[in-house]
Amino acid sequence: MEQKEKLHNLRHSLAHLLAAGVLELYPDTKNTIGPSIEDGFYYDFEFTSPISDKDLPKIEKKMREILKSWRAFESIEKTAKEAKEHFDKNEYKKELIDEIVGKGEKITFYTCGKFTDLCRGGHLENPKEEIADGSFKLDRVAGAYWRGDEKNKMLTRIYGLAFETKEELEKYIAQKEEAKKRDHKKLGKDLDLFTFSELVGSGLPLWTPKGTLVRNLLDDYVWELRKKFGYEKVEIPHITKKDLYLTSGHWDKFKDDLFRINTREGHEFAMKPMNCPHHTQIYARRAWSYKELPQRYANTTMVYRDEQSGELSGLSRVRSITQDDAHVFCRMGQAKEEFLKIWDIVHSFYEVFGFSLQVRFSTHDPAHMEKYLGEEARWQQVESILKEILDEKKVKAIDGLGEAAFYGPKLDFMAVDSLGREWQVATIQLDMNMPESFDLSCTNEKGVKERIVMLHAAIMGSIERFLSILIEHTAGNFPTWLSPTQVAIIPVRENHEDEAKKLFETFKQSSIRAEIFSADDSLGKRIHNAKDMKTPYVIVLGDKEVTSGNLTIENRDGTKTENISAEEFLEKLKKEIEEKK
RNA sequence: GCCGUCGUAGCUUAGCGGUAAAGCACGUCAUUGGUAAUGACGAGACCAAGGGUUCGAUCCCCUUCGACGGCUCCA
Repeated sequence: MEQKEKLHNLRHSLAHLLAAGVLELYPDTKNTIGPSIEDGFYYDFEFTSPISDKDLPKIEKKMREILKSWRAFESIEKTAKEAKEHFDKNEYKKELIDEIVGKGEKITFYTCGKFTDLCRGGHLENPKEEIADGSFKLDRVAGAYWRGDEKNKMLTRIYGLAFETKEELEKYIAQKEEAKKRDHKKLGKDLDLFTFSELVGSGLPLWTPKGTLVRNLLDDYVWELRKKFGYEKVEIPHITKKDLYLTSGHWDKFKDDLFRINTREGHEFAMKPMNCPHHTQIYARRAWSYKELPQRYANTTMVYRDEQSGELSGLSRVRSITQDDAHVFCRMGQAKEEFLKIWDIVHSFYEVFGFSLQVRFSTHDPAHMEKYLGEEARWQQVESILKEILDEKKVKAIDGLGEAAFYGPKLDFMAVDSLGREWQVATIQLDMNMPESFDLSCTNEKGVKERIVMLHAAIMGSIERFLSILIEHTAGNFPTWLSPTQVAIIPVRENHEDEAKKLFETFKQSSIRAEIFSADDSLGKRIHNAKDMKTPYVIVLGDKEVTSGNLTIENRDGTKTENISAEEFLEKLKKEIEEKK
């Protein structure tokens, strides 16, 4: 049996065991569904009285007890009538049975020990023997809607972790703890990058001097890459009359997410949830000759979305989002070339941080054209351009059927971080619809008005989200060029402070961000603090250094550089920053 | 939004019916100084906010706000 299948069967069997345990302890409970998942399994129940995490050990104990009598799963086929009789009081199971009948599939029951469940199969042959001691653990209780739909009843979901061996489970738990240590919400506070205020509101991060510095450095880097390709900066107001979004189609699609503003004169305005409609109006300010295209507008700016409060989380999901947005207005024939330029920018940018990228090709779903603007033929036309690009780059993209934006298909880029997790980051979108809505055009060689297309291109996507990913990817150890403090200078005693100040000035003149840790704390503690802030280089300045004129430097990786002259170190540092290491 | 857990000084936490405690951080002073020193003194919290129960509430109940984990894995 394949390893993967075995693990799935193990987890699925445990889901059954969980249901068996729960039903024995709480006989009035209605069990619903219980699949295996990425790190274990879950089962959704409707309890008659609420349970909490505190009840898990009891359930887990019961599971182990029951397991002793679980030697084999037996399957038996039932008619719909028989099946419904068995689950007479369980409307969830009955709904499932109707569905199975509707699909023309067979109804099967699986029994193990004294527990029988509606199931399509996929279990261990002998649970008692195959489930290793200590290889599973009930993890937590959470709410989940029946079938994931918030219109349905909320059920109680019990999550369990499960692996083939106890060692693997322990390793997984240890990994989760490592991820927790890197949690950007904690590191962001420790490194003094951002904060939240209850008065300002949830999902609205406030940026400290250090955090702002990092944001600006990132944005400058994106700009540096864009500049080469002829982009120009633009700026727009953060609100607009409703009319703009009525024209673009966003009012319909986004109205639940919009922060709306009513003026004293009775007009309705909205905070912008995206920038493209504003940018179209910059393009639309005058008539263009084909000779002047493409027009490339870049604009790093905040957008505002009224996300559901329960969806908010640290910087990953916020209500004020800084997009490093850009829009290219060009002729259809130029789209591919422009697309490739952005492709280059995206790859250069992520390479610097050591992320590897995967691409997802998000297309329209022909079965649901009501979700999109415009004719299907036009969608096929623009999607073929993206396909050509993927072929040319010899990249096999993940299939994103139905994942397109409502105005056009896109390539989404997923960054794989140092813990192997995948995050959606950059996106390039090709849009024939908004130019249509706003009647954007140019005059072509024949003197005829020609419809143009529009490219949407965000490199970081959202600075907030990108930073949350970068913080966890690096565990706060930003590359030197991005570190708020690049060099800590630590004078051993007060009489070394003058030397420290001289050194500080030297750094300052070369635009190196240095910080002096003055002698009010003990030496050891100051070094510790500097390292705690993930400072790339810590220079300890004492008698030894003052006499020799050389420096002793502690590197962030734990190594030490001794007897290096200030000039030499400065050169090394400048080179490192230049190369963005 | 919904379900669950939670909200005590800047941070981490203790206390849990009789108006609050510790460590770190902070301030002053002293003694120190080569990898998280020591001592003394000091300042800092109407225990998230509002309402209720009670002779009395940080502790019990309700509401609001905020944080975290879930809510696309289908019998």
